[in-house]
Amino acid sequence: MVPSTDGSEKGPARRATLWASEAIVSDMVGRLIEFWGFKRNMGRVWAVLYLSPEPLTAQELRAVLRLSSGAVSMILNDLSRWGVVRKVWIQGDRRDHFAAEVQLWRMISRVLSEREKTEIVVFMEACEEAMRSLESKMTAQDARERAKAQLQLERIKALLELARLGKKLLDGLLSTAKLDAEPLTRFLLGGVRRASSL
Amino acid sequence: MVPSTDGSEKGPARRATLWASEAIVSDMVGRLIEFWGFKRNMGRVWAVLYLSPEPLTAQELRAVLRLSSGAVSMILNDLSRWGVVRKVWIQGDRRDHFAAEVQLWRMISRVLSEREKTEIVVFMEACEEAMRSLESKMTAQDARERAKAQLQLERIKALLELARLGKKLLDGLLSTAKLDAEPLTRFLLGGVRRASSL
DNA sequence: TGCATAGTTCAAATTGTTTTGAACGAACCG
DNA sequence: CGGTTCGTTCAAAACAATTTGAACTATGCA
Repeated sequence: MVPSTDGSEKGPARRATLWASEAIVSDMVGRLIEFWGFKRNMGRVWAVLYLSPEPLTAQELRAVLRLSSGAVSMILNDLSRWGVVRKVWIQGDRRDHFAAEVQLWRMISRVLSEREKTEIVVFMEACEEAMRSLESKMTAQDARERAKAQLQLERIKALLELARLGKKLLDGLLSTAKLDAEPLTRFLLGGVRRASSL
Repeated sequence: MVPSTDGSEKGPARRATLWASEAIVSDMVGRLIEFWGFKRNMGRVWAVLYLSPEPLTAQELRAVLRLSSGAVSMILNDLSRWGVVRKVWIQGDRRDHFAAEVQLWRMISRVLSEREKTEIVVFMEACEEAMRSLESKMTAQDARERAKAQLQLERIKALLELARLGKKLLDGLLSTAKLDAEPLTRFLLGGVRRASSL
């Protein structure tokens, strides 16, 4: 065993309890993240890493969050694929260590962009397909049907418009985010103030 | 039975099939809404109502979406409580009829504001509580502990800052939305363009 | 009042999601 | 090599969310 230079143990994980701050934040992030459609434990694992001064091993996470080895492995994989956690190699230790992405805005923008790529685009494509499927109905014999088709066309157009708006907003946030977090803050606060006074 | 003035049936629901456009949109809205953390069928019911020229009865919804009476009742309740569907009284018909809120932005802003009231506020309160719980650790004997507490304090402060930013953005969107949808559109598009060119 | 239909509620069933833990493969070390 | 630990996978189990359908209440109408 390599002697610990910093008081943390290398063997079977010790200190299997969290500070109150860690418990509160990891639970809260867990709930928020679940609300956002991810697994609760993804949020909890990220939060524990985020509040840790050093990268942690799967074992340590397993101990503090009382999860099975399989769960930790899968969750760390998920988090890596979302780019919100990364592996850190620590010399002299065979085990993988994990660190949280601490640049919150980078992290969020990565997730948002991943999602918009799928969700909003799928939404818009579906709208377009639905609109195409209405074309034939526009020449129906029944006037009532034609009117209905017309109404649906307009309403779906409104949905599409909304989706476009959402996409623009997201794209804007993301492109700003790529440059720096601080300008983003000013942009948002400035923009909001302008808007409220409109 | 009151004679139908418009060809729609009053008795046991007829026409238990959806147009392709209705099927596509209701499925798609269902998925999107599920992704957003609601029940899929809330989205499907709303979408069917949104694409319908007239308000529909629970029975009709039940027939086209193949749901049980209980489910329709509960879903319409949910939707009413979220303010995205309203009851419409049609004279001479004992049954409740339901119409979708068609002002998309009003609908979304109502939902967002409902959510932010809970989610973001809870998040911020948890951050504050966690920070308070760290105060005692700041004077620990162990220098290592003090450093860790200091780090956590800063990281939690960053989370709080992010939450504030999100809240400001939401508040701004919502306050703009209350006035009108069109200015909002211009605000967003204008704002985004400014941002990307920064 | 009594019948018929509309609407609600809730326990049980269904469906969907997440976690577990044992089995396996890979890497390191003596 | 063989032993040990690390990490992954996956079928089964546990858990969570949603839906069903039958029982019930309420309302309109004759």
